[in-house]
Amino acid sequence: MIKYWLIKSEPDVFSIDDLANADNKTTYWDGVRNYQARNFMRDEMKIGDKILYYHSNSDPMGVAGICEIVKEAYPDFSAFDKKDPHFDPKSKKDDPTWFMIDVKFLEKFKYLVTLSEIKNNPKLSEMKLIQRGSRLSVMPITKAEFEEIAKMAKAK
DNA sequence: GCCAACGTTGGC
DNA sequence: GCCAACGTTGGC
Repeated sequence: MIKYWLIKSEPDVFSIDDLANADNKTTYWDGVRNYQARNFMRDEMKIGDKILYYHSNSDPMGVAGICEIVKEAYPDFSAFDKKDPHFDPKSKKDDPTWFMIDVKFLEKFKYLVTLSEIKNNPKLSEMKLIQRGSRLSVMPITKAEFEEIAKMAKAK
């Protein structure tokens, strides 16, 4: 059974359009440097899982579309590169600290589902996204939440 | 640009 | 092992 996730990206850095325009509409999701998010990627994210693509730190903020996992966790090589902003000297090639997955573009929503719309929908009140101080950049969501947001993207 | 919330670091 | 200081995230 597939799982459902939400990942955050700053569209100034990498937007859903960037993903749609990438080779094969696919990219590696590098640079995650949070243990909880790392554990989700390394231990739970499987090929075929669906992901809501959330634009953070932007105007407007919200869920911009859908992608899916096409490659399961493998070492995040950006941690090994001294010149990379995500370099982490503690992560060793023979014992990596950080992992990444590959995601492939599936769909850009016609209407972005904004953060305030999510907050105003009682069906979505349990989402980690809107819980106080939540800074997780990779988080699990339920199938019902996934489908509700997909529905909101069409209903506007 | 501000700042609250949170995770990490490092001195002790 | 505690906890203050610091850096980062990310909404406003």
